[in-house]
Amino acid sequence: MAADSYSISDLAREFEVTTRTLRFYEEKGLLAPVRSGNSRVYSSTDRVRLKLILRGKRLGFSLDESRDIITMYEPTTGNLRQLESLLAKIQEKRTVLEQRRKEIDSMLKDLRQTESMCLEALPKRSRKVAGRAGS
Amino acid sequence: MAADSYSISDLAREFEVTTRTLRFYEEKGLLAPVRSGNSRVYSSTDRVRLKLILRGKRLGFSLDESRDIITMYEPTTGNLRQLESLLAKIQEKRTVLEQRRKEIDSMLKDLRQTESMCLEALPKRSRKVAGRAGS
DNA sequence: GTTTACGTTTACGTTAACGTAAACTATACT
DNA sequence: AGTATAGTTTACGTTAACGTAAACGTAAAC
Repeated sequence: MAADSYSISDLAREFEVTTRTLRFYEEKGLLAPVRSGNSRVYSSTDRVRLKLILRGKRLGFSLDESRDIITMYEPTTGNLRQLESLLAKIQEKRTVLEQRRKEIDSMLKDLRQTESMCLEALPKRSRKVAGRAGS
Repeated sequence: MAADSYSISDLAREFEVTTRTLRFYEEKGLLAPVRSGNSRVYSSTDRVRLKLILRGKRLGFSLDESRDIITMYEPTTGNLRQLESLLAKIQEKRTVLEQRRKEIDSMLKDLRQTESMCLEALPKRSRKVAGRAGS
């Protein structure tokens, strides 16, 4: 097992957020670090949760949505009805994510199109300078 | 050519936003409908722009970012230096988008994993009810 | 001719997601 | 002892992206 214990500024540094942000996430019920005296002590589980929160943010999910998604990943002690409801939620999120993936793809397509228009407009001589960095 | 002309409430209805939103986007320089007397008249170009704005939103881009992206798509009258700067911006956005696509994929992977854990936990009898809607 | 539907501007209100500052505590060097 | 470093709580401030309400114009419908 790894170090498994981080201070608030450890995580803040690593993920480039402020300590205020971490306390805010806790306030919102997204993180729940243990206390050592007065200070917060984050476990590696907390670290993972933070990672998921930030990933969610980048993908345009609200903190509330991220919390929902994260609780999906957690050990479900639930009964059958809860399991089925969880499965339904998963399907729902999956649909959303797959839709967004498509939108990203068409956005990329648009960008590539504009890009090639640009390249056509460029005098041949300049191409090796300005041209494709892609793959 | 299509109808090519929409009222503010036409677009509001079609895209399920309020008229306030459309006026707000205009205020922010994202849309620029023509006026007929006092009223706004949106062209099909405006409609496309709106579509792009909303897509950007779903993908977690701010309105400012969306405006930047949209102007990338537009006919570049620019000179060589402008073209090269545009190409650079495109590359940048492409990188971001490709990164997000990866993140979506790993999110989907996580969801699938949780899903199969759920399915394992379900008594066999229930599976045909709760099971896969996928594909 | 007035009600209904649709449009306008102006302006203050609201929510999410933090930023920022003040005032305080607890170790940890020097 | 003094001061730097890292932590805490409390609370008001800020920005983006609209919501909401007031007060008004205009044109068709009854």
